Amino acid sequence: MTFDSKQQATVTLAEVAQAAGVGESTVSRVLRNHGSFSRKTRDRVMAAVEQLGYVPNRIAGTLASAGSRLVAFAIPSLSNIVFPDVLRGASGVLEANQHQAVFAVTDYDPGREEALVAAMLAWRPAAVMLAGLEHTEGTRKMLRASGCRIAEVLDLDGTPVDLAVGFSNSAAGRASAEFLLKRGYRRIGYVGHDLERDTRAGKRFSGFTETLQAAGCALVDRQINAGPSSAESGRLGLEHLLARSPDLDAVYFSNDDMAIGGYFHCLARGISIPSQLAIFGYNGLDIGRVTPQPLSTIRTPRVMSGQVAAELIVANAPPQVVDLGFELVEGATV
Amino acid sequence: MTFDSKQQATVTLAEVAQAAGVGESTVSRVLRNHGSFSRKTRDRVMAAVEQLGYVPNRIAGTLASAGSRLVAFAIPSLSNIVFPDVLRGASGVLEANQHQAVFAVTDYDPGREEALVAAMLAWRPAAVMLAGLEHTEGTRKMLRASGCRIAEVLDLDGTPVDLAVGFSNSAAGRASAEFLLKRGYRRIGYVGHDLERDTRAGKRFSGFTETLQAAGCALVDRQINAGPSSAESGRLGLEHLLARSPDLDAVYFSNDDMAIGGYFHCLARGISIPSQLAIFGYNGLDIGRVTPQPLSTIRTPRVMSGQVAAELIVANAPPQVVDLGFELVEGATV
DNA sequence: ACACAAAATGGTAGCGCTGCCAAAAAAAAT
DNA sequence: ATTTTTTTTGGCAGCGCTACCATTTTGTGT
Repeated sequence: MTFDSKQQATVTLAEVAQAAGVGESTVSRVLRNHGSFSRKTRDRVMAAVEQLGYVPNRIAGTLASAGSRLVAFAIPSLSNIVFPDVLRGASGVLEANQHQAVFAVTDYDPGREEALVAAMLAWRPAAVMLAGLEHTEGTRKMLRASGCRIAEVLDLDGTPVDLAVGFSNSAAGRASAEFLLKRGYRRIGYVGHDLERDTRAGKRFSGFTETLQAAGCALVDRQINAGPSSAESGRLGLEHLLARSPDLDAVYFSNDDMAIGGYFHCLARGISIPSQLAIFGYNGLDIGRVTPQPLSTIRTPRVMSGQVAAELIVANAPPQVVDLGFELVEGATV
Repeated sequence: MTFDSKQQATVTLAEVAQAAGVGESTVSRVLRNHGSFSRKTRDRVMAAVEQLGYVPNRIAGTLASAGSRLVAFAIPSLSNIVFPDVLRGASGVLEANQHQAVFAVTDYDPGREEALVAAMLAWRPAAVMLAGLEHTEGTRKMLRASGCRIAEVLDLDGTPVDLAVGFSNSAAGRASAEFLLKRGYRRIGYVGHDLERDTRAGKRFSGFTETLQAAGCALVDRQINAGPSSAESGRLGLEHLLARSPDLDAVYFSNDDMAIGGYFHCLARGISIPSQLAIFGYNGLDIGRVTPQPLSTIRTPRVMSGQVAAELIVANAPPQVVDLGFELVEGATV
């Protein structure tokens, strides 16, 4: 069952020109405030625009001028607040610069990412923003061939195609391990989600375990759940982990969502934090600051990453890597 | 400081046609799998496409065919997971139907919404999706004049322009009040965020208080914080509310983020839930299911709203209102 | 083999706008 | 008043593609 919306007779620039009694190029110049025209002409054009309810057609404009003001985002997920945060940072800058954001969700699937990047490239965007540095060779090839700017955010451990903005996940993992070791924890476990798909979480995990290993204090046990991260997954994960390894003194979670779940598990079971068990997360979500004991975690500049990447894009800055770093939040769960 | 990315010589359909030794229209037909062509021709065209690395230009295609496959989203916020949820529901359907999502963030500002809708309309989208039914008269006028489909989601209390998908916020407010009354609570308070901007929260509040009033049990006190909703705001809000009105027996929060903050406040202060104080939220976020006591709340079909709206759009269904309802989650905080 | 229907293909006029260039008008200089 | 310079302005050729129509090729039935 389809519906025919009355095809609104679209007003074109030519009609505005005729109504205003000027040439098409004059209308174009006035509307873009580009080139020169008299005040009188401008007023006449604007009056005609107003009167006819003219809405410029950016599709046509983009085709004619060969330079689009679209920025494409291929994001892994919309369930994890991390990516909306990046979009938020970017969208403010883009809107302020008359750019338009388009997006698609890859669901952490590199193959899907490739297909979606191909689809988005068909819109001839000015730039493409991606999460992380891990992409299929096909994706990378398309991106390089596209001639548009590429921004990879939230990871710096690897070789960027063009612009990279964010922080090192493996360094975050190392910092987390060092912090726990410094605080004297020795029987450390890990609760995480699907590391195959979330490669950044995988990098943190590697940095974490390698640091423990180097300190002669290897990871005691780990619980890795299938599926995406969530508080529920974290709660169940910790429950399983502790069932197997009840004598752990600290647990590192793949991120704050998982850690909050673990925190709730401890609350429910009367496990006192941090004396009986320490909990450490990653991301620095707001919720972790409101729990009775603030969550110990690493706060990442997600909004800022999106913002800086967007700024580099609109400024057409040269290829570069921008390390925004991260902040270790001591909190009270360690 | 700007950067000249080497202007990749863009491959056009004409070049593909030449390379494949066929006409342009044949290439176009093959690529869109529309009209008829022989298998042999198809293979030749595909080989040329492959070899040249041709990426169709949808800008040109859209201009020529006068029917875009863009769907524009004007969303109030990316901080509140509610809107990413809607985007998530919609984006799956859109991607499956070769549509492309474009978005902009209104920041709950009707004037900003109007400006952003105008900007997005310039891309001649097939549809525009908006949150709620409250828009400026200018926005409504533009939308009607645009000739494209309009979907308003997450609210049904009002008059839609075209499609409306979601649930009634005032009914949700009423249901919350009835639930608390039925459970015997009589000294009820409210903690909320900026109701001027978030009109849907305002509608819930009205439905809630009117129902209390009608039951001869008016709202005892309310704490309304400036700014957006957050767990932090909920925690502080409850603290202030209880400082003024320590004898409340239940508190209704503007949403789950706020309610979780209130929950944490109680945990930290040793206020036992629900015997000393009952807590009721709104949204049915995942986090509320993982707390030691599951949060009593109303679960809303946010992802589904986006999905259904997108399905109606791609199917070009006639104007209609789809009530997806909501579910009252009894939880354990009431 | 022949007539006729069906399938496959190519040519070309726009889609609505911008960029370039030349022409006209206005302003400044002599 | 006339020339030179500067500011305004309009015309028109595309941007890369699709839609439509005309034409050619292939297939079918007798």
